[in-house]
Amino acid sequence: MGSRERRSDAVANRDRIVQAARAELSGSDGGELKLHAVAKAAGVGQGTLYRHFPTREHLLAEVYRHELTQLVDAVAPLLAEHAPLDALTIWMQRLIEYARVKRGVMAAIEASAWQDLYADQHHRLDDALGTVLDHGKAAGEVRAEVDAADVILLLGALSRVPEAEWDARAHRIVAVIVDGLRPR
Amino acid sequence: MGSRERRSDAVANRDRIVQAARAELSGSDGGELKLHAVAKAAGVGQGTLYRHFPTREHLLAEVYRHELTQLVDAVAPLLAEHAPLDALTIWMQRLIEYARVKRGVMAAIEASAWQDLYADQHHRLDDALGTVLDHGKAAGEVRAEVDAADVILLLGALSRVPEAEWDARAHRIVAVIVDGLRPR
DNA sequence: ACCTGAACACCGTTCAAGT
DNA sequence: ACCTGAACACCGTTCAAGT
Repeated sequence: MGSRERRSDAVANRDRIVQAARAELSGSDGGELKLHAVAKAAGVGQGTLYRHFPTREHLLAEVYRHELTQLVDAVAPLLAEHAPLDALTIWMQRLIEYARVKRGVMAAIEASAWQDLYADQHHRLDDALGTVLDHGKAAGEVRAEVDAADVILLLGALSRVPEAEWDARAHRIVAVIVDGLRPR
Repeated sequence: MGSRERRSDAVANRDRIVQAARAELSGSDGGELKLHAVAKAAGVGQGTLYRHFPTREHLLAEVYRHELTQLVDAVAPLLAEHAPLDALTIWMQRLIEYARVKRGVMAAIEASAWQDLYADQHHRLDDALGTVLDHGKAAGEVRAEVDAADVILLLGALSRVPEAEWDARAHRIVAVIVDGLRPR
């Protein structure tokens, strides 16, 4: 609740951990995230890392919070200007662009789907996707049974697309998902 | 090549390792597979396990080889009696049945897709799925661009469906995939 | 209230010694 | 030719001691 007074060193440490993790993920190796290494790079003890981020997923989610927020916030404007399924298509293409550069964003999406991350903004991605789907259902463009979790699970396929095949495969996969959402 | 003379103790050990792994996977815990535990249960040294199965995936693939073979062999008869997309639907429903009981089969499928397992029967799953898709393309029921790897990646969503939601979610996901494969 | 870092636990992998 | 199992490496997690 009123987590008012956080000591400034704690805030600073948290920040440096996130920065270090971001740097580690952008590393040439291809997105490995070793927690020991992150703590060392951030200049904090492992206990401190663990205090701020109880699991690797919490850390990942924080690292990509900005990106996720942008994605989530993009939903409303898209829905205002496009038919639901078009909005979804455009949104997913934006997602692919993000994920091409920052592959970890997919891991963050998968993590955010199944855990109570984002204590402040509960399940915002879920809500955003749910909204698109609801609009689609109302317009008869989306089958009634599916929910946001279904879509997120299917999008998980993207996180297993090898880097080298990304351009060829990612768009095909999204196209299959979007078209599959239509009612028969 | 001519891997003719394999010592009988080696064969027996390999067999006991697979049996132990199978038992471990059927355990109540929910499909954990600790290699140390498998070696111990099989009564062999860890080195022996590693000699027979260089990676966890190789072991998984062997454990579910039977199931995978059955799935693969089911493709031809289905194609003979059904329209391609119907055949695919039925086949995937069979897959869901398998996976409900033996959840690890999905892991084996994912593993077999991206590695050179099954030294004897290279990529049989890939071929089988490819055949269905080719029939579908010829009949104009499947979009031309997709390949078996796309479908396998999408099916990967199933391995992340929580046990409790399996019945509700698995069929929806398969339906979305199959319908998404149709040309627009 | 928060931090540190040694220590623990776990698990995949290797390898010298055995048969 | 194959096996054993101690040993190593790696990494997530904990906790007593410190500020």
